[in-house]
Amino acid sequence: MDGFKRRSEKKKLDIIQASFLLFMEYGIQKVSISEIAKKAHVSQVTIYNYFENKHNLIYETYKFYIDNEVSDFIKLVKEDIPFPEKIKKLILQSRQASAQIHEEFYQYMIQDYSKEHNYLELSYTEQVLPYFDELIHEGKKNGFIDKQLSNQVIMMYIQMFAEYTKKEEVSMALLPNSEEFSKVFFYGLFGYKDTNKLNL
Amino acid sequence: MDGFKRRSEKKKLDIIQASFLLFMEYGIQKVSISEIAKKAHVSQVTIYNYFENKHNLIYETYKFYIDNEVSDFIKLVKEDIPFPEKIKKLILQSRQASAQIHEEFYQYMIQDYSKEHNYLELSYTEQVLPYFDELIHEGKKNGFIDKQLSNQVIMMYIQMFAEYTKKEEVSMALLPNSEEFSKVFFYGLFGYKDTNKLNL
Amino acid sequence: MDGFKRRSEKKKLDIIQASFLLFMEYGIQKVSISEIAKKAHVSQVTIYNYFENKHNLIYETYKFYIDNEVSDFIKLVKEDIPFPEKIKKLILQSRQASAQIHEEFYQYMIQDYSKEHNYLELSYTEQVLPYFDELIHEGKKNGFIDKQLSNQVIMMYIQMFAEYTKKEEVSMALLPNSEEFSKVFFYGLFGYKDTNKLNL
Amino acid sequence: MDGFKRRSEKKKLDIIQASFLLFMEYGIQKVSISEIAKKAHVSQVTIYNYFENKHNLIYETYKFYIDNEVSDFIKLVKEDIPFPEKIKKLILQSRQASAQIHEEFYQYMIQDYSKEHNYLELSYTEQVLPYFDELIHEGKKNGFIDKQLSNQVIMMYIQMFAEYTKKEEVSMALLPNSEEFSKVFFYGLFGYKDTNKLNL
DNA sequence: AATGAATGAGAATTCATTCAT
DNA sequence: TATGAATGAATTCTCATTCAT
Repeated sequence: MDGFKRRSEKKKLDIIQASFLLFMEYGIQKVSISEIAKKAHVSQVTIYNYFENKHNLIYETYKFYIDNEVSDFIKLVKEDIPFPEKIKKLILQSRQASAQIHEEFYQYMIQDYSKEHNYLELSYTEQVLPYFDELIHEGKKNGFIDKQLSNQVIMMYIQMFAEYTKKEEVSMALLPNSEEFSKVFFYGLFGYKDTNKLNL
Repeated sequence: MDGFKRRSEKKKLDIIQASFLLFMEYGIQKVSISEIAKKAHVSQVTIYNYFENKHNLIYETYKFYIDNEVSDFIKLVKEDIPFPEKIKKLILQSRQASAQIHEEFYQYMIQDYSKEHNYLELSYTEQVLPYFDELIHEGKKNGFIDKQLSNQVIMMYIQMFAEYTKKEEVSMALLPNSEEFSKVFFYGLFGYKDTNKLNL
Repeated sequence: MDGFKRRSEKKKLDIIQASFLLFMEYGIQKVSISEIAKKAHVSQVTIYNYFENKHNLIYETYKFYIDNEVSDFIKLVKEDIPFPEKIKKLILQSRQASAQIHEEFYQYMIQDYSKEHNYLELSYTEQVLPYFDELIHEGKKNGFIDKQLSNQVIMMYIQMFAEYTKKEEVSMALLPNSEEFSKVFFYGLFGYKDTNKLNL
Repeated sequence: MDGFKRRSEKKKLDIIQASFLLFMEYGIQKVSISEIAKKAHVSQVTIYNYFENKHNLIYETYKFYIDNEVSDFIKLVKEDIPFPEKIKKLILQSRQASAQIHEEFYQYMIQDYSKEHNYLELSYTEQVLPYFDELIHEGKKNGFIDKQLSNQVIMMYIQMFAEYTKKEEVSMALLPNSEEFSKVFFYGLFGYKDTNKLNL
């Protein structure tokens, strides 16, 4: 990659990051190209040169966001900590500011461009799936997950928790109950009627 | 209420319903006042006469939506069916088209007017809380819910399920797994190691 | 027509006339909506309320122009003056400023929206045709036009002259030669080899 | 001319031709520098290096177009075919696609830069004039043109025909009438009352 | 000489809101 | 009360032109 290209790539990333930050703060639809331009210290036209139109910029920002999420997740799965620790991190760690942005991207993509959105979700799923399988395998092997449950359902269950706890409000309300909440994760509402080997 | 007022109230409701339908189809931010006016067969100014500005209209539409949700929930709690049936309905019945609108209202309110939003959520919670307590009480009494769990956590847990299954995509993916998913609801990932008295 | 409508129609006409004048002075593509708005003393949005988009405005202005041309032509045909006088007027009178606008409308319509353009030309032709026939009939009856010539060709021939002499440059160059030019109109390049009964 | 210059001249011509083709297809005002650059396989800046600004490019393209027209005309005059044949060719042969581009250049130049435009017209006229005189002389000598007509008027008359028949629409409508139309060219509307020695 | 990157100025268009009746 | 008409402000996007290498 020559000097031109490298600089160019860097600028593209600058723009994406600026737009991501603004999207997080004000929501996607509220942010104008001119604001992004100002924040990224480029002219509006430069943005158009790189992304052609606003939709493309949003799309690429969404991709950027998802790529980050994915690599975070993979890193977590590979970490050398006990299974319940991993789950706790996955469920409780309201990852930085990412709070509500997920839903908004989701909404935006669904409404305007459902095809691309699906494509993205798909590729994301495919990337993530193997690691999810690995995680579930680990859980089953170590006796934390019922072996009779299908991976499909387990995955949805985990994702549900992860998504839910990312909401700002929720994470607030959870603060004093996080232990209990993790326990519910494993034992459901019915609870564990036996000796608690989990030590959550 | 005299004839004037009644007619007036009817018109207000017409407008709210029109805006709600449009919000559901196109998302809140995409819908303009003029579109709402057209759909409700009134002039734009009439909308301003009733609601003063767009924000108020959205706010009232949100209230309208929440009131419906609440009364649905209360009706469900009062129904004379076994506890697990209630839960199933709550969790699996992807209530009509209401699908993603919830999240969008949520996003919108958080971003623009967090104070009012909180007020609304609060009053909503207060209205719903007693019935939730009743529901939880029923569950605990009949042995479906671990008595040691706090109502707070139980409520969040149930809401999490309810919200999650409302997403269009999710309900698609769930179709063949709904039984298993309900089971997870009660037993969590650890699963039930004993005889299954639930008969889900 | 009530007061509202009348005022509204008047405003629409104001806008069309403003845009027509500007088109004539600067050419169609050079004129922006905001300039038209300024000249018509309305806001840009008012123009959009009436015409929806720039193309529609241009289209209606074109229609307005053509309607004027047509009624001018019809008036001329109905005038009570000798045939050669009518021709002279038709050919030589470089009608006010209308100079080059015709061609520009023509170009614009061809390039962007050939369908509508054709429709307009057609309706125009249909309106004008009967009067053209009348004019030609008059010419043939009085011995100014060769009876063997087809109306089609005669019409094109006359139009060709009319169009050509409308060009600013041409009318300049013609000034000292207009008599001769009218003569050519009747006798072509070959000239009249007999006594000149026309008295042009 | 050394290699450098030759290559450079070639590139300049490439650009002019690209712009000419685009102008013909989309109209002058609709074509952007970047499109021309793409079509000519050069960078935008290269165009600026050669032509300084868009106006100059258009101007040179116009010159290029006119030069072609002129040399076509001169070739025609020099051809060894009977006079009426020459006229037919001049009048009826809707030269390739050049159709409406003439008018557009004309409009453009008039509106924006009437001075240069005049200069161009002038030089063009000067170049063409001698050959026009030759053509007219030939016509008069062979009895096809009335000797009393001024060259000025004859020239305008011929140009009028040539221009008119170049329009796409016109040439369509003319198809079945071309013979008759040529006849009108020579005899005007009054027609030839004697034996027809022209054999058109 | 040639070009990828960048931009200021301005274009069409949309929208929430107000005016006047 | 109800509404047709009108608008200021903002938004997306385009384009001729210049910068920097």
